[in-house]
Amino acid sequence: MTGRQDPSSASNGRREATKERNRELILSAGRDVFATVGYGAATVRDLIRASGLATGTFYNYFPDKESVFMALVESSATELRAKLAASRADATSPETFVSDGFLVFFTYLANDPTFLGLLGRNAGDVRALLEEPALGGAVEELDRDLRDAVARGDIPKLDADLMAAAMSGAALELGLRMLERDDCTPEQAARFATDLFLGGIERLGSS
Amino acid sequence: MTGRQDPSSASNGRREATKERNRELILSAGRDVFATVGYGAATVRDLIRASGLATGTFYNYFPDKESVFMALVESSATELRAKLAASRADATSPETFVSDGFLVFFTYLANDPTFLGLLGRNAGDVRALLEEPALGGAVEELDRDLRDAVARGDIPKLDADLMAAAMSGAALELGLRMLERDDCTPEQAARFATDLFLGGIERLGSS
DNA sequence: CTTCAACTTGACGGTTGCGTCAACTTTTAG
DNA sequence: CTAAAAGTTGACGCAACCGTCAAGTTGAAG
Repeated sequence: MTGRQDPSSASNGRREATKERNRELILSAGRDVFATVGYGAATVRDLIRASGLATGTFYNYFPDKESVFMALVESSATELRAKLAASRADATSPETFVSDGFLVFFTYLANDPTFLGLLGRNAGDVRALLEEPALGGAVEELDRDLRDAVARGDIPKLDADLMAAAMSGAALELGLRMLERDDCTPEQAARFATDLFLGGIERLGSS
Repeated sequence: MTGRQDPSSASNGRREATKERNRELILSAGRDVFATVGYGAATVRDLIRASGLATGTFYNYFPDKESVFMALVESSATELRAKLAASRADATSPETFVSDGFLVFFTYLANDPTFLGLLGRNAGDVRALLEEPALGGAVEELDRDLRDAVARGDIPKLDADLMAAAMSGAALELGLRMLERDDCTPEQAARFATDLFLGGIERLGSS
């Protein structure tokens, strides 16, 4: 015995390794396909072809294209939501609440551009599938936090629902523009959005 | 001769009448189908079924689903663009430039809610198909007008590209929210958006 | 090395979509 | 009324997708 080729590394599970690899192959294929063809027009066969696996193998991992799409959106979305929630919890003032939120958002997008591509290309399908606005629960959390801020008197009275809609819509579109331009850093985008909305909030308060 | 059943009314063209009717049947089917299933997932068969016509008839009017989609988007989009352009031409101040623009936009959407449904559901496909932002050339015209306004000194110096993105993104999302709520008139939505962006522009100028 | 469970593979039958076209119906014109 | 043109119809052949499953391959354990 001892003929083990690799006794050191805890290679307990060559099986598990392939499983992980295949799942990743499919998810990666999904990113490509959904971003280019769009979710609606994409077929399971497209995913299979792009992954390089066999038909049957695909179905060992996911039952349909929706599951792949959900896995992609949700993993990125929950990560993003966590970061946003953390940044808001740390906010010491209305200003930092807004500015840190945007900075986190745009930085995240810059680091995970595929996610924004997915989102921008398939916002309508995300909405239809999740029955929630484009960014998943993130918008609802924003809405809640805005209401709280108004209740605490941190920001003037305003329609939190509309404000959350405006912020998310603008943020998505600004993110897409940022990625299209090579001269726009997350910091710049965040600064722009922050000034825009802080100024807007101020004016909405005195109307 | 003179055996004509209806000599008075210029019924010159029973043919033309059906042509018009069929075309409208298909376009109407397109509005329904694209808004519910989404452009990508919609098939020509879906359009045919929803129109009530026969397969061959469809192809007498449109070569594929893309043509139907384009006809729908473009007709509404050009109408909207015309109204926006008119409102801007009449603007007497930066304030009315912004406020009238939004009012025209939201009023239009309230009168043609299907268009917004189409747009919201298929923004990604519109973008991919037109190779332009969600609202077609409207965003580019907005960008141009913003640059002009900055050049004239009507509004402070700002990144017109980002501002156009933010305005269009917010406007789309606000429009969708407005339609979902029964307590939000175009006037209210326009007032909100106006205050938001005028305040934002002001603050962006003094940064 | 052998054995077995776990996993992969792609061919297969069934379904749906595509665009066409020969046969039929409706409108117009004489 | 008749003839011809214009338009409609749906069945047809072809192509793609779907999810399954029997046969084959690979990894783990003894």
